[in-house]
Amino acid sequence: MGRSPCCDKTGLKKGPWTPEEDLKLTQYIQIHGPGNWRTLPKNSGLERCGKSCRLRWTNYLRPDIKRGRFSFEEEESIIQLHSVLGNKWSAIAARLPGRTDNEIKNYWNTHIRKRLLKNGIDPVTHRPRIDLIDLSSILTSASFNLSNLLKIQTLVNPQVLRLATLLASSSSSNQENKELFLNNYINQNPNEPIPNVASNPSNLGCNQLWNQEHHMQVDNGQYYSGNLVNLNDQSRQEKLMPSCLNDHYNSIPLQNYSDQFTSQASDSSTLQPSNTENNNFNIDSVFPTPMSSPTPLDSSSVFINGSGTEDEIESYCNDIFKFEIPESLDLEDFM
DNA sequence: AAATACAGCAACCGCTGTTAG
DNA sequence: TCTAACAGCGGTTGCTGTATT
Repeated sequence: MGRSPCCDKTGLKKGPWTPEEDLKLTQYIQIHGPGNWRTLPKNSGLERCGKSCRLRWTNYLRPDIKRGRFSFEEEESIIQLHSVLGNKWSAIAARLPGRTDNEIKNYWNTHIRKRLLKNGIDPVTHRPRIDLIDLSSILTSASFNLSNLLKIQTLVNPQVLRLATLLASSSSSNQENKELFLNNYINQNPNEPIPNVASNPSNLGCNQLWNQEHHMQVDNGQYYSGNLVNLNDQSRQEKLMPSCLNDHYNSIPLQNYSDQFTSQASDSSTLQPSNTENNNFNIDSVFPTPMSSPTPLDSSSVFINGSGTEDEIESYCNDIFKFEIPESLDLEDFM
């Protein structure tokens, strides 16, 4: 529309406000009320654009603004609201009396975000960061080969195993590994055509991977596809999950998240049971994605309804290989 | 004591939605 | 219906104070 920023006009001051300017603005608004920001500077004698006046008033001078440190309760509220609303700072601010969107945004970026990252929580998705597990380093480890990988297939999410298998099969020229991969693939996919990994390892694309993931989850929502186990059997799970992993994930403060959400989007809930009540080692399921999460990291929402683009799929598949091994994770526990 | 790095926050920028003429 | 102005929002920048070397 060819609108030029109001502050481009010559003669208008920018930068920090002086006490005198604050006084002028406050006195004018006390008499005339807020609004008419375009004419306000001229009428009040301020050398500022209306937009600057409005921001100064709404973010700083407004009498109902609560200043000072955020209380614990406020911080908890921000985290919970952000998990639902995402970066809708104005919507969050509307639920925190006396706090401005700008103040909340700053506090999030400087305090809360860092703390969540430190605790291993993705501040965007409010879920544990799976990229802290370096799968590629597992695969390249001298003490780890594909045989070991296949041994642990009943202990961890086969989706991850499948990706690892693919990665190994595509990156290695080792014929033994390729045969192991094919055997594994046939065992897990008796009704699927065998991919030609020898000539083109990339045949099994991400789309196919994710489609298979959901086929697996239909099976009573269990990821232990090889062995049927009762996922509500706590003692059984403790045996299945290495203690170091238990410790690692139990240390993450998740109470607020699990309380807040009961299920994923309806589309995916038809394919998998609500997972908030079982402690299955399935990160996707235990920590449902906020409904309004701005980042399409949730594979269910992206792929089940078929709305995910190729770029999104590719991006996610690229990201999922960015892993790092937590120092506390001992691979021997898997063996 | 000086230089540098970092953290926190106020303010700005650019975009979008709404409204009035 | 179209256009321009207004208002609001989220992301980013840059200044300032503090901590570290």
